Amino acid sequence: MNKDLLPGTLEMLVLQTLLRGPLHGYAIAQSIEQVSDDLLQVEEGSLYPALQRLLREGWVTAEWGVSARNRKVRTYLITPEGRAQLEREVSSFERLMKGITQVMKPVEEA
Amino acid sequence: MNKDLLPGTLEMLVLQTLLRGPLHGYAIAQSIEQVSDDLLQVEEGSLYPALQRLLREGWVTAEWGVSARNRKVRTYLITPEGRAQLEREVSSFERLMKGITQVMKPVEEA
DNA sequence: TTGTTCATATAGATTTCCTATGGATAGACG
DNA sequence: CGTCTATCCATAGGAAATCTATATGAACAA
Repeated sequence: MNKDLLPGTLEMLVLQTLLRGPLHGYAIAQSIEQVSDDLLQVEEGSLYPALQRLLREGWVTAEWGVSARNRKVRTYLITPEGRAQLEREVSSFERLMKGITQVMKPVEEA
Repeated sequence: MNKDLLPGTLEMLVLQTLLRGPLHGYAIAQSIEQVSDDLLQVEEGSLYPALQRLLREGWVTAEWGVSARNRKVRTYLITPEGRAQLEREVSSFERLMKGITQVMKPVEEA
């Protein structure tokens, strides 16, 4: 099992995070870590490629700006297509989770 | 999101399945699919490499035998190390799930 | 001026999974 | 008897996602 993330869930987490409002990359990572009480770690080498994928698919848009700390940042915004994709990801994830839960149910001892 | 499995969970599912008793590969796949009500699909191209990994790590042992359908089968048995590994995988998985759940909590509208 | 935090990004390696393929045998069905 | 389907094992090759490591640079604190 992965130490930082459950593989395959990063894009869903990013889209969900952007549902609360536009954020730049670094802030997205921080948000996921904080909201998860540091149960999840988002490595930069995972995040930025994921954002590239989301951009390429049209699920987010981005524009350059300046952060509250006066640094050059690229701010991401979820698109309507991104919202639809998020819904698909969530229902797929829930489906798989349901399956896993059933398999992982405790074994009844004889 | 993956259509068949949540990436990174297959070994945990296999070890858990073997907790109920030794099974051969094909039967492991069938068991996971049936117990999950077909929410999970286990492709042979995923399963057999996973079993090789489990063998290599010493988490299962295997021996050749004959199935109830009179076919030559390789039956897998979870080892004590495998049980310990399963516990680690489960707690890691639960930790990640908890983090995901927190991030995926509905956004409160203003 | 030195170090730390913030911030973006890519290259490369690793891992895992899926698709496709290649066997082989048992048993059903015609 | 021949063919088809289901059972069973396994690997090769490719695709995708993640992590490690690295590079770059600005802002700010000490």
